Amino acid sequence: MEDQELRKAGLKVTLPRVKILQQLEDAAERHMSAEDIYKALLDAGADVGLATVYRVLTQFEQAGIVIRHNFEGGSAVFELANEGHHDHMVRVDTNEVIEFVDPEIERRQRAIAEQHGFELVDHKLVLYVRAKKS
Amino acid sequence: MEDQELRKAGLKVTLPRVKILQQLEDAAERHMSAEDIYKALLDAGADVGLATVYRVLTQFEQAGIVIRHNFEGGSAVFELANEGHHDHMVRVDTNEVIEFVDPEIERRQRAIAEQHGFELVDHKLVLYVRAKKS
DNA sequence: ATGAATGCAAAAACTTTGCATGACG
DNA sequence: CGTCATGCAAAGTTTTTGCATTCAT
Repeated sequence: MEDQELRKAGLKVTLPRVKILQQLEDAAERHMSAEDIYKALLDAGADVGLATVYRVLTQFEQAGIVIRHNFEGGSAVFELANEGHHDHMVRVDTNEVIEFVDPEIERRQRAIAEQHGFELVDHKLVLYVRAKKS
Repeated sequence: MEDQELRKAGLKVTLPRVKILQQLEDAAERHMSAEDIYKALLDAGADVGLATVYRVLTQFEQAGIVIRHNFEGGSAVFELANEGHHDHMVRVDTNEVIEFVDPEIERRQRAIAEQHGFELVDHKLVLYVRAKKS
């Protein structure tokens, strides 16, 4: 199953790669740092090096399998690219990532690009939020 | 002149702080990394430590004098906040950066954060565009 | 078999921090 | 003068790389 995705990307089907892919698919949290994935795999009894996790994630990114986000707060996080487009809300107090889509914003973005005589190719929107003060 | 801005922020008017502020004001490129600023000051004959540049930039950020961006590519970059909030449009064909503000998007962002029970602390929006195909 | 992938440790890149010295108000 | 700020060096973080070994095809 995941094997196809790897082969299609010209990557050998190795245990670390399959495990990392599965981890990203199965994890409760869609957005994981390299360290998160590494620890999860260790907990699951897999013998994978952190360096390999970084290497594999970089390869996955280049192959379009994952998307890397440079949110605030130290480390980059990765998510599978297989879902449709969405934007992100990041809780600055917990680093929790929440996904959302707002048609109105999407529409305005296209309109703005249009107004400037451009075609919208892509965009990145991140809202940094925190629990409301009571 | 810059002294006022520093005093207003409750920061002592020291040589390093003034020089860093001037550097950000005078530089051709509005977006500079700590290292960029450090090297520029060295070239200008100023005797400032890199650690001080980092410390001062962090203080400036907290005081709202500069904005820190965690773009791709290693180091964070800083820009003066004196121009008021704006988002960025980047031409993927020329790398030209265009600034814009859309009140409707700003409003939707606050509404979305609100709907999720959060307070909007900050946001980053980048539109990647290119000239329309003829 | 052979070339790619891995794990480990070391290094690199970026940023923060401890501490003695020096500068600001 | 009493702090607060600075510079340097050392330590922290996150990510990358060198190299011998192991694995996939």
